[in-house]
Amino acid sequence: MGRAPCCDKANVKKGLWSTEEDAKLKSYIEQHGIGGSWISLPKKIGLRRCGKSCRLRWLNYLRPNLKHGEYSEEEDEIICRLYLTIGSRWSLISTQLPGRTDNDIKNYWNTRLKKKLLGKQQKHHRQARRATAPQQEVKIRENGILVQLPPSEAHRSASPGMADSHGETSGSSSGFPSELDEILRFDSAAPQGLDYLYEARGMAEESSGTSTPEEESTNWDEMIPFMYPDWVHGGQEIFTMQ
DNA sequence: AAAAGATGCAACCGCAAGGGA
DNA sequence: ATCCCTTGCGGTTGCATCTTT
Repeated sequence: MGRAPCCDKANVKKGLWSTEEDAKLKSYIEQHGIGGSWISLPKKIGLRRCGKSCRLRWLNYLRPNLKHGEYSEEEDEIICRLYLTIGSRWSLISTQLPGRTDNDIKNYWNTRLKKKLLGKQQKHHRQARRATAPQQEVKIRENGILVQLPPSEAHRSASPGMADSHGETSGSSSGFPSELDEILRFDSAAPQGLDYLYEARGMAEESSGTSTPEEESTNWDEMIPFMYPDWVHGGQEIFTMQ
């Protein structure tokens, strides 16, 4: 049998939304709220759209107070830090970026931020090679996660506290959802700023011997111990998800 | 100017979780 | 406990636009 479709595929329009459809959906929700269910909503307002599609359109585009412009450095940093901590849990990450949607952040990460990071890292990498970075002792655990021991103190002593690479201070974790509060608590000990991420990646490549800048298949999960050595103690992560 | 390739974003798809019957 | 329905999520795709040749 299989799963029943959520809507009548044959009579449902797909693709980009017209301004008329947007207007219908927006005005209805502004007047009545979502009301019953998303699935019944398109019928109520005479839209030939799937309920899921309406929901997505509202959440990602029509909802008030959404930002559509460029991302700030601070937003970049938040995304990077959370991605390296909790992975691709975009909805959770989006709770820390008011006005940004999970879809928006996901797209931004996949299409731009990743490249931006790698680009800066490559620049740093070239500088690092000239400066001969100190050797890091690296062990590999059975599960394949790279663990750096002992944690280097150099970065923290050079950039204590929450000051980021622009000399600003990142916001406190107060008011965050409890799960993120737990995560961001480690920020007080973690090296700050995107510069550290670029530097850490460079160091990791140095120690692993993979130095071809063109190799872009980055396993970000494996990078976490390099990015934030303090999150690993004696071969055990002090923070784990799930 | 036109074709080809690259990029960015909106939207779709399928699955899992949550909740009510 | 189980089923069914709805919602929410993350991965992926499609397509419009931009850039390069």
